[in-house]
Amino acid sequence: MPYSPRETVQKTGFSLDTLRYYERIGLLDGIDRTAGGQRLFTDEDLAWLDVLRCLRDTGMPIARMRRYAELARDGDGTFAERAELLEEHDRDIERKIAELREEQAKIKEKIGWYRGELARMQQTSSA
Amino acid sequence: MPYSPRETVQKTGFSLDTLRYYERIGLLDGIDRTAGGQRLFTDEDLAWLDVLRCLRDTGMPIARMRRYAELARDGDGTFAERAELLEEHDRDIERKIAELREEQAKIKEKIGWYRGELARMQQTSSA
DNA sequence: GGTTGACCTGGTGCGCGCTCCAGGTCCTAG
DNA sequence: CTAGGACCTGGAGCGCGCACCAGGTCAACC
Repeated sequence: MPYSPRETVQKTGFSLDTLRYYERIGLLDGIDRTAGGQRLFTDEDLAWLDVLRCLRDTGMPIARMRRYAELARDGDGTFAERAELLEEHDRDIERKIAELREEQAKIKEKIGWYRGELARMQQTSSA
Repeated sequence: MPYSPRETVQKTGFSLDTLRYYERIGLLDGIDRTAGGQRLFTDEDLAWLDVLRCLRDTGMPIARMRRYAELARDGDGTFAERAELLEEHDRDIERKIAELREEQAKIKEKIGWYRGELARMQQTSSA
């Protein structure tokens, strides 16, 4: 069940430097060690890393991830706060998607304009 | 028709430093000057800045914006290349939105789990 | 028991996209 | 004609999120 650093890198896609960095800044807590000091990641750690990647890839800043990690460390009494944090983030994602769609529409319009001009030029030159 | 730096900042939302930066790195070309050397932005400049903001806000890196600006400077013969660049960016946006939706689904699921636990705890304590 | 390679810690560096600063110029108002 | 503020240039600094490096330790094999 415990994974070496190398295995964890392969399984999570995070670099070893990133894993160490996350531990340093408090996103990973209580990572086991061998007698010699090497990290041992559990399945639970990997699950947590999946959560972190999900939050990261949807644009949550590290400061908020730290807040979420802190709540998670504080046990089951923080479910409400954790839910609220995620709900706010969910709204952030929704807004971001809406903005992307709006900007994308403008870009599509511009593409259409170029394509129109190109078609017109084609016709003119062949006339 | 020409706008002072201050007016341009207000109209575009870019900071003055950003406008100067964009000019330095080649995203803005041929900005007029007063006799004394102060910038004068035209309506055309503002329209171009709107395009830049649209590309920036949808995550296009500056290097590609520079490429697009370069094509725009090279005149009407680059319509096809410009269209292709925007089409590729459009696909990037599409992929980004799809990824956000996927991750968002996971987050919603997690929120649901927290809300479920909270409801369960509520019931247990009142029983 | 010696070599090799994965891993450790602490610290510095980097790429991006601005942002700020120093030191000087221009322009409007009184 | 002087004061104040907006603006100029060139260059340094910054915040984020890692990436890299030096110098040392650990683990497994020959």
